[in-house]
Amino acid sequence: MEESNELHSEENKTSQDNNNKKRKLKTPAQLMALEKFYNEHKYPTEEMKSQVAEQLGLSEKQISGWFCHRRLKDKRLSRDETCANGRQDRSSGVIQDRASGLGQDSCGSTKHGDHRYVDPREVESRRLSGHDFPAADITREYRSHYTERVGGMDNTSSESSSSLQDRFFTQNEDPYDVETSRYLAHNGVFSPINPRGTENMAYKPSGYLKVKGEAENAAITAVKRQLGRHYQEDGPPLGVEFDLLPPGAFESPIIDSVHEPSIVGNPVLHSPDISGVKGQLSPRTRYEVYNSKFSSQDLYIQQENPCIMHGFDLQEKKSSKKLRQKSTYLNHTNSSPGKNSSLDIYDKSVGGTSAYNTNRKDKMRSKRGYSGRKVTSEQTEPCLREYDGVSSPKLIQRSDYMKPKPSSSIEENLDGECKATKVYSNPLRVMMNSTDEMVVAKQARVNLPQRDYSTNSFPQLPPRKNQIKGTAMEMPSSFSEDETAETNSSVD
DNA sequence: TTGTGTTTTATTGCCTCC
DNA sequence: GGAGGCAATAAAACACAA
Repeated sequence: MEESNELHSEENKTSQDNNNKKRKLKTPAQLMALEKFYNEHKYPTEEMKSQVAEQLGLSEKQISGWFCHRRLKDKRLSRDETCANGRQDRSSGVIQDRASGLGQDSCGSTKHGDHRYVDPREVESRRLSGHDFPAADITREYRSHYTERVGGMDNTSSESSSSLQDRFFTQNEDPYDVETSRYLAHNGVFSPINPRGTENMAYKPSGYLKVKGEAENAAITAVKRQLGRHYQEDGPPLGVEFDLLPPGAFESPIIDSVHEPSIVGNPVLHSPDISGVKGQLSPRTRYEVYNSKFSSQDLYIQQENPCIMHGFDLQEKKSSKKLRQKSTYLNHTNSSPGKNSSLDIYDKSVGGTSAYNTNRKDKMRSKRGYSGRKVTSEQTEPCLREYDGVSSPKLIQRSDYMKPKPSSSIEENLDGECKATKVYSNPLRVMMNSTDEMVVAKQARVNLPQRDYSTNSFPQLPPRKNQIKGTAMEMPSSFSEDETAETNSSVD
């Protein structure tokens, strides 16, 4: 370890020297890890930074710089996005709240006024005091709880994730949220809290939502969210009082998804919440692009499910101008909808943004994001190793992922060694979970086409030796346990 | 192959907080 | 005053079209 540190420092030295003249791109592995970590901790502590630096073989300075720039990037994207959404919302006659109920500042984004900074305690108090809270916000709340827990520190700034991703995950595919909602569903308490739960289960856009375009769905959804309690008067509150899930509803998703697509339908196509995210750029970064590359080679690309013509994919088709140029990208995404996880989700987000393609970034995303940059063998370095052989645990992971289960058994299944890790004392452990998440996601996409549970998965995360032996199961497992206590107490 | 546009990385200066 | 963060800037890396 020390040796490697020395090596790292040596490398850093040289790299620093080199950086004087040439900047050095982060390897995909590093980027993945950084992004993953960034999702958990926007403002890592010094300790965490050094740990990450050590693990990734970068200098703390680089880490700090990267985080700094990453935040800037987030901010910039968020600003652009907010502006875009504001325009869009106004154009559709919808107030631009974006369901957060907070931070209605338009393009301005201040550190503390930012909508991202939702004090979990406030959320909790509001919920407990009976204030209505949009489902998405409730989801966020749980996510926040979890994130804090993960960090093992009360860090509101690490409330996690880029605003974009955060929102995206909140309304879309955050695996944590999924897990949360799943857990909740499992306990029959807040089962449909998660919009995805509704998507997965029974929610289908009713009436006009079915007919309207997704862009309008977004607007409608926004209105619904703003109506809040008022909207509930005439019907079941959005995402709150749906029928409880039957026990074990998620336990046999493979069969369900494959054989009962008509029941499940295609939630994406008429998912108000998904639609609500339209226009929300997910901060696609290079690692995601790399992911797409990696994923494109994945075995599961063969197992595409024609049922999954995601709404955003469809929109991609509709939003056409890019199609002509980037037919490769579209082929890539559309032809293999079930192929991967993270990218696919990001594809959705990107596709969603394509609804108003005026955004330059959208152009770029379709322009280059999917082709990605060159991935040299050197760059991919630690990324892909070890995962070729991980095929059998997929189903295990997946099914285990679906239900709150003791993490120990899961980990045992995955690693063949029992690691009863419950807390992410090591932030990188969190990062490393992504590897298996991807596997889970792949399987999920194949077997459970209606939803992808592993949005935030960063496949092929480099399994550094001293890093995380953890698995994707650790996160949801510990999460479930934590949430078990917390949810029970809060509900009680 | 080259030019262009975009993204990413590194550096620097300023600001805020402790 | 130091540390940390933000913002601006320059430059490298990259993709893509001509």
